[in-house]
Amino acid sequence: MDKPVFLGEYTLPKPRVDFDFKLTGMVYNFSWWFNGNKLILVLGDYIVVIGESREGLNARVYSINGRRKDLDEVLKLVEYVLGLNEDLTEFYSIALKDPILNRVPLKLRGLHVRATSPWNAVLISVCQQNASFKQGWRMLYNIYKLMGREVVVEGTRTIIPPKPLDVLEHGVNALTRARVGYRAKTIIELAKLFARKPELNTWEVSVGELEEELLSVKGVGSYTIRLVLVLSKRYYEKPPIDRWLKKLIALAYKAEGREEEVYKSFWGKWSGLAALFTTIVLDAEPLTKAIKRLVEGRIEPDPNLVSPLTLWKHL
DNA sequence: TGCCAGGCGGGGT
DNA sequence: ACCCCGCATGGC
Repeated sequence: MDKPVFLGEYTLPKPRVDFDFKLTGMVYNFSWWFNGNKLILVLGDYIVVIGESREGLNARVYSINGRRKDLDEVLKLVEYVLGLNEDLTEFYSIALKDPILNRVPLKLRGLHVRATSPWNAVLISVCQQNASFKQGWRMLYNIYKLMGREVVVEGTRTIIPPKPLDVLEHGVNALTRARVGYRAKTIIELAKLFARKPELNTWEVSVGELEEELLSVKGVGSYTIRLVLVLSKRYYEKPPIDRWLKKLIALAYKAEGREEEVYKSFWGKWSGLAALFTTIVLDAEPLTKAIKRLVEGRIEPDPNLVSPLTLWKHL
């Protein structure tokens, strides 16, 4: 097991607006990256350990490959990943009028969905295809455990997620062991694409190019692409609407048959983020239960469930 | 036991 | 432009 090299400790700039470190750290996360206090980000060849004190957020930066360079750039990436500059004021003001997300400005204020790399977003999104929330995150858990690299930072065991070449080296058999089922072939093809075009795996890649390249892969469609854009580019104009959300929209907005149109006109440029928050407030429960929750007005997260906000405690 | 999920593609009409 | 089915796997 390699030991990352400590490079330095930095204070992060004050968030512009509402920012809740714990909510931001815990949402859709695993125990090896968030433990309730410390948040670990793996950014290329760097590992950043983020904590909160009275002075604000601090970041301790480690190098995986021993090199020391571009520290300012690493801190810029941290800012982007955490959404420290993301102003959700308008999102909250729409949410207050929304039949599903009206509790968000109060209950989940300051939660920013962490950005992840396009490649990692692809893994997440493909695992969500045609499976329940729990099954999808179990697949992802298996992939990281089987193909990621374990390292120890500050006494905490953490995981460096597999790169495209790691997945190709492990091959389709390891993916089958990760129980991803028929998604294995798609993941292999995506790994080949990202290995061939590493420029796709940056946050500078354009939305249009990412869309076009991903669409060329068999097994990747509109839902997967849109979710990737939300999770990697903070691009919310095109909401990832799956069967689950479609039903909820039809019900909440009386919009059967024109779900996407109605949703977009309500949420505008925040559509994609609203889609993701819907999974958070309803704890990503299977459709029948989610509908019941909505009808009964139970639209706040339940801390007792295995859910987007509590995943890190259970997996 | 079947059936069906935060999809997708192929083949039918 | 639709409609319908199969596809790995796991949960009920």
